[in-house]
Amino acid sequence: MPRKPNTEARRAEIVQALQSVMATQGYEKATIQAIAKAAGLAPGLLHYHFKSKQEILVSLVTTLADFGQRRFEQIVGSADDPMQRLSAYLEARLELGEGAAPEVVAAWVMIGAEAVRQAEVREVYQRAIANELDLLADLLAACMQRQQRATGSARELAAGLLALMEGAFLLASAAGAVMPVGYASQAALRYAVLSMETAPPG
Amino acid sequence: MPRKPNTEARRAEIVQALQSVMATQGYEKATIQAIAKAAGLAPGLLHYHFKSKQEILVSLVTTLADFGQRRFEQIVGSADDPMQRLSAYLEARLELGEGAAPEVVAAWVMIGAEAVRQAEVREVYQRAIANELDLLADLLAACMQRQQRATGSARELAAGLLALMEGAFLLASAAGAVMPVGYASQAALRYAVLSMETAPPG
Amino acid sequence: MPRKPNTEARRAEIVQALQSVMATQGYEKATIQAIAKAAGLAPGLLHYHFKSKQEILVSLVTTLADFGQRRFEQIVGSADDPMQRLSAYLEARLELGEGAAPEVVAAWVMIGAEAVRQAEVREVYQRAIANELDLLADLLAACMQRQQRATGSARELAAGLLALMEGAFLLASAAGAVMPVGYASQAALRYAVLSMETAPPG
Amino acid sequence: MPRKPNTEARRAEIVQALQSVMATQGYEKATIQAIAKAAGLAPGLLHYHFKSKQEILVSLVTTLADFGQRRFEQIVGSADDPMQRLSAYLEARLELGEGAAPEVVAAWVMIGAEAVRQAEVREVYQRAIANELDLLADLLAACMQRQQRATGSARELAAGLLALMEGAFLLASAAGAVMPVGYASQAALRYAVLSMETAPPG
DNA sequence: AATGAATGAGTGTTCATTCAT
DNA sequence: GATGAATGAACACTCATTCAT
Repeated sequence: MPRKPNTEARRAEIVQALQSVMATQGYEKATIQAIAKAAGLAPGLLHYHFKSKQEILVSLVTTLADFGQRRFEQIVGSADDPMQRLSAYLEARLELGEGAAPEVVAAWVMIGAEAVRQAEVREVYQRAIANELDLLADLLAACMQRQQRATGSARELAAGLLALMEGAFLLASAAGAVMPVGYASQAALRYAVLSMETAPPG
Repeated sequence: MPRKPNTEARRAEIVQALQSVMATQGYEKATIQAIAKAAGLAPGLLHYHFKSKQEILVSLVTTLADFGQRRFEQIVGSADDPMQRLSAYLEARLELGEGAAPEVVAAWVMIGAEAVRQAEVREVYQRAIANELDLLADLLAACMQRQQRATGSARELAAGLLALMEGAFLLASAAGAVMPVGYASQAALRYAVLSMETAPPG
Repeated sequence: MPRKPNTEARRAEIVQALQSVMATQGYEKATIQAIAKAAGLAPGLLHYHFKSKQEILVSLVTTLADFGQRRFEQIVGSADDPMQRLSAYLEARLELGEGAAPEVVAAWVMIGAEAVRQAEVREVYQRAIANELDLLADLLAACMQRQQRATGSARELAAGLLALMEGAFLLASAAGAVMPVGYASQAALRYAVLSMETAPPG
Repeated sequence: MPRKPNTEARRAEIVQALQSVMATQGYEKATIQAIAKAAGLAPGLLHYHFKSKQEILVSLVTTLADFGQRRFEQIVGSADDPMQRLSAYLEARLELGEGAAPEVVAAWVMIGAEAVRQAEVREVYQRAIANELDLLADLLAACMQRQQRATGSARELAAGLLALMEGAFLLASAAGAVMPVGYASQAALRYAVLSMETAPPG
């Protein structure tokens, strides 16, 4: 009587454990032993389900990216007015960075640092960033169109918005104590609204 | 006849070498051997001049922070008009993130990630961030005062500006290939100018 | 209704798979997983049919030795004249070493190396070698008797012949590229014929 | 005051220790720990002097090959008559296989097995074999020339002689107990002498 | 000040073996 | 009989740190 495969569930547990450990220890110090312990599994099992530690990391990046995508759709899909959609998204996203899900945020920051030095990680990270950029640009373009403005600068505005968000995540994780409380979502919204207002009519 | 004490020079060389290696390898992979090689020194010498590897890192953080401070003063000190000062600073700072000094930028990003997990690094990193925040707030306040506006929101505006800058550094290092060219300095200036314009008269 | 006991068939499949993997990977790198994959079986099944990995190896050694024995009888049994029998055997055996069955030959070479360090393997390996030595000695003795020579040196001549053959197998597997083509069977036959001619009349 | 390099001496010690351990344990079971223990060194030191375990092995192969070369020249260089040279060489070489230097012989056999599966080892092993083949062919050709025979078959004869020798090494290591005593050098000499006698006049 | 060999704990990874199903 | 997940001890290799010179 064969044992039924549970690989997918185990993989998810392991990826989750990596996120958890990475948030406080970084990738290098997130040892296989530490991940296994966090997941309540035997160390050897991690290499049964993943070929390498890097594969766990890549899996985490795509998981978080997918999670972001779904979250985007959830938040934004519930509203009609483009401006409401933008505002809802920025608030939801940046409240995360300021306390609601610090583990996810810190893990994401660590992933950014790993992307600098691991080509394979960089690849999936860049895909996620490019995707987020597209989503933001669409969101902004919709607002601008409603305001009867040219949408040509939407992508560049979106880039600034994304930088502001990612920077807020980094600072929340690494220097949260010295930053003003709740500045980020307001700054993002302000940047978006005012920037769009300066776009020429289209 | 005493030997010439060249400790300070050696320390600077070593710190510089750490920055160089860290930019591409990260902190953990910046091994003592690799740093020594980059500095053209014998490995054993590093522990003669520094108690530990972490001490080199802390030294690098303060060096970069001081460098940023001096650069701030240089750039900004040469102008009279507050708005010109602000504009000059943002451009100088963000052009760095987009190609001019990628090594410094990448090393700084890595330091941010290390600050998340090493308390001692976090301490000096936060000090540097707090300092930059103060400088930016002062710069903005001066502009706002000239515009006869209330300066009460200067610090919060500065926080958003700092987040945008740090985010731009991170994205330049980790996902430069997928970001629009030259978006950052424009976004920062736009954010600063427009934000200040919405501040109430004071 | 009892299940069909297919243990013997399964064991043979597994032993065959070990031979196949061992030929290119050696014994240590012939992992249970790799053997299972080569056999198209689940890894756990191997330890159902064999107590340990070494038991599979021992089984392979005896299988190959038996195979050699049967092959000997087949080849040699079909001829009448002792000299023809000898010649047929050497050709058949050494053509193997030079391309016809490189997998079997390489596996046999690996087994020789394992025999050096595993007592249990050495035991069965030595039995196989001793047996081959006996067979060869008989073959030579028959030739010598026909030539009316003393057969006292048959065993020693056989030992040289066996060494030549085993050496040819080793060199075919490890350095086939640098050896002359088809030298082995000729060398063996030459050695045998000429050696016997120098034996004193008996 | 700098410490003076002792790398070459240490490397030789380590290579020697690998030979020693490999003779009884094989390459895979010759763990870094075991080699270090045999050399009386700390395990970490082995990777200070060698990049990898395989590099130690490659170093051993070339060391043994060089040793064989020098030994060849020593043995053979001391005699004038080609036949005496050949005879001296075969005796010296094969006595080794039968007791005088079992460690070297067993290590060499293990190396042959590793050459089957490691391309880099195979390369240096083949070079050593090719070299030995050349030397033997030269030795045989000199004898044949003295006997006023055609030397065209010298290389093929040498190949058989080499196979006989390598086979004798293998059997001495893996099945010494069942082989006749002292058969090898006689068989080799007999093979060489008789084979040459059948070569056509040249 | 400077060198580079030496140490040993720790890393990711492999793997024979076991076992619940 | 058969499956494939699970275990844990081993492995090669890395590395900050120490130290004799």
